[in-house]
Order: sequence, then structure tokens, then C-alpha cells
Amino acid sequence: MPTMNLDQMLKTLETLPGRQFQVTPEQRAVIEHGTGPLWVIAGPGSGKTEVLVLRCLKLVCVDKLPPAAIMITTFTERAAKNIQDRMALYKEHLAKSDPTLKQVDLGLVRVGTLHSLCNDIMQEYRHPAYQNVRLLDEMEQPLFVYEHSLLAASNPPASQRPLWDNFDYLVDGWDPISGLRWNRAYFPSRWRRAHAAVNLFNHVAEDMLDVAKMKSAGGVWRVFADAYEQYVASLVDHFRCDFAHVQKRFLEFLATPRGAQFLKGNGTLEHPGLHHVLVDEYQDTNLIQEAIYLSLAEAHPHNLTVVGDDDQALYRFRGATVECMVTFDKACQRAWKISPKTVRQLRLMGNYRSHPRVVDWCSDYIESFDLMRKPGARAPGKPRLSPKSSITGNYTSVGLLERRNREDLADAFADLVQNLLKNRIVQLPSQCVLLLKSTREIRKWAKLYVDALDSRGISTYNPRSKALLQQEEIMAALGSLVEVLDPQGTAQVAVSGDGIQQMATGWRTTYRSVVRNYPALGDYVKKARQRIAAVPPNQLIMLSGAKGVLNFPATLQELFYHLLNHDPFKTWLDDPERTVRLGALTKAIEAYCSNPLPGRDTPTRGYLRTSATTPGEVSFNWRENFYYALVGLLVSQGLDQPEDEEELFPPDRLPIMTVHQVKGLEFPFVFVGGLMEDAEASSAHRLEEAVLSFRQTVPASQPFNADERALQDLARFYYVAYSRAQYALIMLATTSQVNEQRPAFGGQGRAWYRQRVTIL
DNA sequence: CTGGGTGCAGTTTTT
DNA sequence: CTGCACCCAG
Repeated sequence: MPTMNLDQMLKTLETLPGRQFQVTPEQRAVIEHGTGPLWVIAGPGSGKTEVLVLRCLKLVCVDKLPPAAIMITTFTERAAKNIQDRMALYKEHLAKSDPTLKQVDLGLVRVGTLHSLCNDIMQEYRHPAYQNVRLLDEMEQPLFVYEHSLLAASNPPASQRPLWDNFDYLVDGWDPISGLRWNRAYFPSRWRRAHAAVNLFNHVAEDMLDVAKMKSAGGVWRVFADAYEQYVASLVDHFRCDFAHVQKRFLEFLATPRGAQFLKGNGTLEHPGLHHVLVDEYQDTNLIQEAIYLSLAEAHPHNLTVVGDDDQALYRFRGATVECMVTFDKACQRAWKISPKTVRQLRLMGNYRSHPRVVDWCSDYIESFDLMRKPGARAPGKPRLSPKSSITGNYTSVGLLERRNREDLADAFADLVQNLLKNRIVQLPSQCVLLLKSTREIRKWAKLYVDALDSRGISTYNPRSKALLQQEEIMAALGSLVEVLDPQGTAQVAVSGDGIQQMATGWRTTYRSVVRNYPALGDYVKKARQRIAAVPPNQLIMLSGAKGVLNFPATLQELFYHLLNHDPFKTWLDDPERTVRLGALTKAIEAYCSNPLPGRDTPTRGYLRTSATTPGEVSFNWRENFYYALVGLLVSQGLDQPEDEEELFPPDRLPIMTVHQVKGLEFPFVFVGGLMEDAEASSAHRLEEAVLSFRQTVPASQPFNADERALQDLARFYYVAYSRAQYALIMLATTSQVNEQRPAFGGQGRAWYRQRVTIL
């Protein structure tokens, strides 16, 4: 049997058409690493994901490990798919020179987000505590909490008052319904409490907080701990699990006999046990994920490879802590009782992406913050990035476009882009990107830039510029629903206290203007109303099937599908963007219908029933709950604009993106605007601090306080933005913004900044 | 480059 | 309702 060695593997891959990647010695060391924990500290543009893919291929193709013995996790589904595709492509190419590889099924490598793998493995191994469990998504969890948690009770006990006083920062914020901030004199609304409770419950699981310790702490902690236990019990009662608890369940699973079976295997190719765990984006890991990884690699010699860049940690809002990346050696020591020195640290600090001056700017920038130089802020002994790209030239590669006001700035930016195009420095607008904190097209954010580009004939690509609930098709669809279910708006009026009424009234208006051009929709709505009006009191509303088939109860979903089957919705569904948005609404409606009712086994929410007292109307309670729960959810959390599967940028348009969206991407010309914000501790920062004493694992280094972490996070945020640039990085700011000396300009003031950046 | 008055607009991200 | 960006005066 011909075997392939690493040199042959890498050489062969160099012949793959369209792939120009030469493995450097530092990258090779990661790929080659044998057994034992490996801690890879990588910079932006260092090829870290590529190296991880190659390491996995080496384990399979050179070391001949069974694919099922390897697990690779990443942070998003999209990144997981990317790794899977790349591995499949490379393996296919390798199989051309080593036909024995044709037998290898790379599909058996466990690639995915940790959440999805936990879910899959527990189902595969029939973990008793995870049988027939439905995993709640980001819409379903808040709805479940809203209807099941004590903390979101419609009439909460007075004992909750001190709790909400204590967690006021979780409740505070802008209310999209009333258009006002929360007034602390009032008890927080049901939805505000539900969202805050979701946040708290997730933290208990993700930070692995000690609930018993909370109880003995007494006071608000006791009240909260009781509510937490009640929530977890209802999840179990109704066979539900949320994203945070799927990880907790998995950690418990690993300690069971079936878990041991999964880890050890039975010697067959299908179940070889787990030999290697490779983790990408480790800087965005949370504490329970850290515990899972350490358990997965519990067996000697602890084959756990983690790769990440602590300076690019962006996901604290999701419970992630850079701490995991920065003190990985200490975590291994704690879990496995090994010396931290045996944790091999390798660094990938070569940057193959950007002009050397961009690279230097990124290093200067991140090191300029006093707080980033303190121990525990970054991976120990982290060196500067080392510029290795082939991009050279003595042009302005790091610049500041500074103007006296925002209009002038937007014009100067658009002029610059126009000149780049005219002088053929860039061939297409899509070689540039504009990065903003928010891409919404309002004056404060993208609008001035979009207008300035527009007037010069340059169009922009900004798919998430509008809130989903503002879209015509969403408003018309919801309008037709309420026109059928609550034609008089009586229940709508009853919930007016929450301002939901205004929202629904807006939908009705949209519906009426739409129906003027599409009378068939109006006819259907009328017919549906008449049908309901004909049903006797207190009965399920039935929908007739085909001739001879029994009637079956009408559900909210069915009504919704019927409405979508009429114009203009039918025609709108030809438009992929509208289809995606209507799909998001469909998902929300399904989430609502599938939410179990407290005290019942099956979800019956979707069934429509007539009122017991008022004939011909949908039950008042049902309508009321529809507004409070479903509409309340839509307005309090908004609908997520689902991103396109494979979003390719239209070549003739200039993309406008947020920093989170651009993570992992690179662009020849990067413009960064909206540099004005100051660091302010968010609720995530404050909550982390508040629960620190209940953590089961003591932090390995002196933790920073909430304000300090807020500033570090902001520094990292712009570091991600700045390190996307290949040829040039241009910051956009008004003079007063620069004078304010915000973190985006570095931590050392104007003079320091002006020395390093060309003023345009 | 700073201070104070005015006027406008109210994130973002993901399993 | 606030908070903060912006602008202008000094």
C-alpha cells in the first residue's frame, strides 16, 4: 500500500489549480505536531484555518488515522462548511496521486460548531437525558422563557423587585415599542424581563456558575437561583434544550458510560474513539466549551489543538472569554494535572495578507493601549506581526481622511473611491469595503456615504440596511394575518398599553394599501373571516381538506401559508430577497406555534379556536396572546435578516459591512468609518463581573474590571477592522472625532496617532 | 484644541 | 427621555 509522507502531501497540494499556498516552517510545525496539547497563537492573515485543515489532512492521509477519530470545531456554521469544503477539495486532489485515499471517507471527520456536534453526538449515542429533545433557536428560547419562567410572569411576585433593581443594566435600554428608555420607576415589562432572564440563564450554563453557592449567597441571588432551577425544570418537562444547555448536557454526557464509549470507541473504523480535537477561533470560546474540550482530550496524551488570535476576540456578548485563549496552558494544568510547560506553544505571526505598513500599524495600534500590555490581556510573550506579503510600494497604505464635518467627509471618501476607479488602482468597486458599526442607512451611519457614492454613479451593496420589520412584504403579511384573526382590532386595542397596537395598526395600513392592487388577496381575507364567523362558539376552527377527506383543525401556520399563496406574496416569492425575509417571518410563526403551553404536553398554540362568549370570533385569549407573545417578540427582539448561503459580492457595487460580518475576509482597500465611540462597559461586561464569585473555575490571572475589559474589547474590535486591508487602510473621521482621541485612534493620543498615519 | 449650547436620533454580533 | 455628535466661539 503506497503511503504518503507530509512532504509529498504538501507538494501535491501545491499543484492544485488556483491554490497558491506555500507552507512556511512555522506553519509546518503546526501541521507536523505529533501528540499532546498544542496552543497556536496566530495573527490575522497568517493562514491559520488553512493550517488547521492541513493538519487534519495530515492526520488522515499521512498518519492514517480513521477520519471518525478527529473532531474539528469552529465558531459559525459558515466557517464549518468552509473547512469541510476545503478538506474535501484537497483530499480529492491528493487521491489522484494516492488512489488508496479514495477509500477514505472524510465525511466521517466531525466538523461543525461545538453546539451542533454536541447535539448530534448525544442523539447518535442516545443519551437518555437527551431523547426526543428539541433544540430551541434564538426565537424559541425567549418565547419559552416568556411563557414559562417565573421571571417573566405576567404578575410577578414582589420578591422580584430587588432582583430587577440589581440587574437593572440587563433591563435597561431603548424600547422599540414606546420609543423610550426604560424608566426605572416602573417594574420592567414582561418582555424586558424575559430577555434579561434569557441572558442570565445562558450565563449560568456558559460560565458554569455554582447554583448552590448562589442560593447560599441569599438575597437576589437566591431568588434568581430558584428561578433558574424552575426554568431548567420546565425545559426538561417539555423536552426542550437551549443553546447554552446543550453544552451543559454534553459535558454531563461525557461522564456517562455512553460518553466513555464515544471517547474510547470499540476499535472499529466506525467507532474508533476520539483521538484528536482541533479547535479554530479559540479566542471566542466560553468557559463551558473550554471544559468540554478539556474533557474530550482527557485521555493521555491530550491531543487537543487550539488555534486563535486573542486580539480578534469579538464575541463576549455570546459569553465568550479571551481568558480561555490567553491562559490555555493553565487550563490544561488545572484539568489534567500536567505541567503548563508541556503545553506546546507555537506562533503564526507571519502576515501574508497586507502591505507591511498596514501590518505595522495593526501591531502598533494594539500595543499602544496600556491595558493591552498588562499581563493577562494578550497571549503571553506575543510578538509583533511579521509582514510577509508580496505587496510592496511606497504609496499611502495607512491613511486618515479627515474633514471638518460629515458631509465633507462623505464627499471626500466618494471622491477618493472615484479616483481609485478612474486611475485603475482598483478595477471594481467590490475591491473596496466600507466598515461601519451599523450599516443602517440613516444619517448617523451609512446614509451620507451611500448618497455621496450614489451621486458619483457608484452603487453600494448593503443587504442589511433596513430592519426586517420595516420591509413591505413583512408588514403586509402580518397585516393580512391580523385582518383575518382580529378584524375589529378588539384584542389589539386591549394590548395598547405596550404600544404593540401602533405596530399592528401600521401593518393593517400596509395591508390595505397592498390589497387595493391585489383584490384577490382581499377576497381571500374576507372569505377566511366569514368562515371563522360561521363557526359555533368554543370550537376548533376546521379547515376542509380535499373532497372526502376529513376536516382538520386550522392552524396559524396554515392560514399564513394560504395567505402567502395569493398575490402579491406569490409574485414576491420570485424575488430571492423577499423570499428569504418572508422565510424569517415563517420561522418566527412556527416558533410561536411550537412553543409548548405551560402544564400541557403538546403544543396546541397553533390551533385556532372560537370564542366561548362572542360567536364568530377567534378566542379573545388567543388573540391577546398572539399580540403579547408573538408580536411582542417581533418588536422586542426584531427579526433576524438571514444571510445568504454563499453571499458573493456583486462586482460592480461597493460593499458596506459591519466588523462582525467582515471577520475572516480581506479586501484590497478598506475604509473604516464611525470611529467616534468611546469604551463603555456593556451589560455583558457588567454581568461577567457580577457572577465572578460564583464561577467554579477561578480565573488563572487577575481579571480586569468591566471598564477595562470594555476598552480592551473596543481595541480588539478595530484591530479586526484594520487587519482586513490588503493594499490600503483608510480611516474616515471628522476633525472633532480625531480631537476626541477615541480608542479607534490608538491608546496614546493625537500626536502618537499622527506620527503613524498619513493625513489625507 | 477645548467648552458649552443645540438638536437629533436611538447598535451590533451568533449558537 | 437622554446622551452624544456636531459646530462654533474663544
